[in-house]
Amino acid sequence: MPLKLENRIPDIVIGRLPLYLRALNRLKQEGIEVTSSHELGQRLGISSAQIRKDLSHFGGFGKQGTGYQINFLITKLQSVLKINQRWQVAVVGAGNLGSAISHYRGFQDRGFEIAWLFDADESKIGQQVGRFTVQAISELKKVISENKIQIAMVAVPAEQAQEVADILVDAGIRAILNYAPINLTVPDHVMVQYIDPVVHMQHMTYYLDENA
Amino acid sequence: MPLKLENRIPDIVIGRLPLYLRALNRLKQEGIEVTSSHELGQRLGISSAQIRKDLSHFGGFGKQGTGYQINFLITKLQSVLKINQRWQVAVVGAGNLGSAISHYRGFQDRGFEIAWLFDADESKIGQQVGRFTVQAISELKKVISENKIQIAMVAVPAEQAQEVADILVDAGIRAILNYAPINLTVPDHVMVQYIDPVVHMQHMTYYLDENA
DNA sequence: AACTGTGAAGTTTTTCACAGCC
DNA sequence: GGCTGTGAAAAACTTCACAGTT
Repeated sequence: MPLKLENRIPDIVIGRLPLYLRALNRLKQEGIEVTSSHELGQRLGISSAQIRKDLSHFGGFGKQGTGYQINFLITKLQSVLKINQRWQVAVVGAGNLGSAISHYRGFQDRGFEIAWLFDADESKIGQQVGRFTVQAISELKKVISENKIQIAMVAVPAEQAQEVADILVDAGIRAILNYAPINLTVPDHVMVQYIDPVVHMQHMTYYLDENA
Repeated sequence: MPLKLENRIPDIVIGRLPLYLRALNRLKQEGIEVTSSHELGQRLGISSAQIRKDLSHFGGFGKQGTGYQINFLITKLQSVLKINQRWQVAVVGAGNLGSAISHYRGFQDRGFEIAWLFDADESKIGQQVGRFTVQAISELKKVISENKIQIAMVAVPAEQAQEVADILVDAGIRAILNYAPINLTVPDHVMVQYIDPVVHMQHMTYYLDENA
């Protein structure tokens, strides 16, 4: 997924930046204006050295003796992650999950706007789901290319997910957040990230005691 | 989260097992009975060497010259991950997200049963959400300890998430899947895994072109 | 006095490559 | 011939520790 062509900064570092950003926004909400790698690390369960090293990839955001100006660091990280703009996102799948995604308020202020909701199911097309009118998947390619959409979420059953991904790729999508519990096959120029709660649950059960 | 006291097998390995399992079940569904580290790796975008090394931690599951018997490997991995039993799970938060979780069918056949749905909101208590009657959070401790529940999902707004986590910890929960976009502070003996779609999205935008 | 940024050291993770078995 | 399991090598990642700045 790193799309690595002369990839200077490790992908694992990039993956942590959104976590830093989330914690920083939290600190800001609490009225705190300056923080340190140590404080941030405590909150995140990450060593302070790692935070300093990660941030150092992008230039000196901190001040020796003082720490990091929270507002400044937030702005810088947003810029690095290119979320100093609002990305429009298409959602495919208007079932329970797609509906929950459409209703979720948490995308707005973190760089994303859910802008379209598609479904393959005839009976759902034209229906209102939250603030969206469900559109036919046959419209997808046109909508996505006309609006230069680069990001989509897949919220259809596993059986249809690959087919939907193929359509998205064909339409020119560059990044997919896949909620279906299945690995997608896509060309190299397309990124996929996965959300599968069961994977996290199964990871944790390894460490639990089987109950009597 | 590894809970590391004489932790022989790396947590990163454990984290991949659910992915292997998911892919194996897929292969099985396709009617395939035997696979190889190479085939599995192709599907997952992981090297065959890594898969062999990961699996070797648990004993010789494969046959030289042949590969891995899918049914056998599935059984073994289920056993390693302790999902050869059904874990009962409590969900806290009966909003859009909690409702979507409650309706999701995908937990059943992968080791988990959503068994209770709680909410703090007076007006929601007693309401029917899917097959659940929403219960008051004041009942939580009793229900969880009486039923020896070890796993919970947090699906409340960020502002309430830490408070809910504290209640869960107090009730004896050992593993939390947190959907709220906030880092939880819990004692060492409690694991937390996070689901925050925005984190994945922000990870991907780093690699996208800002659009004109 | 407090904290950053960073080379160097240390640790973990991945890949290589091949002996051994089917 | 095909494939696993595994030491050894390589690469990646994290932590240490401290010089340098405020």
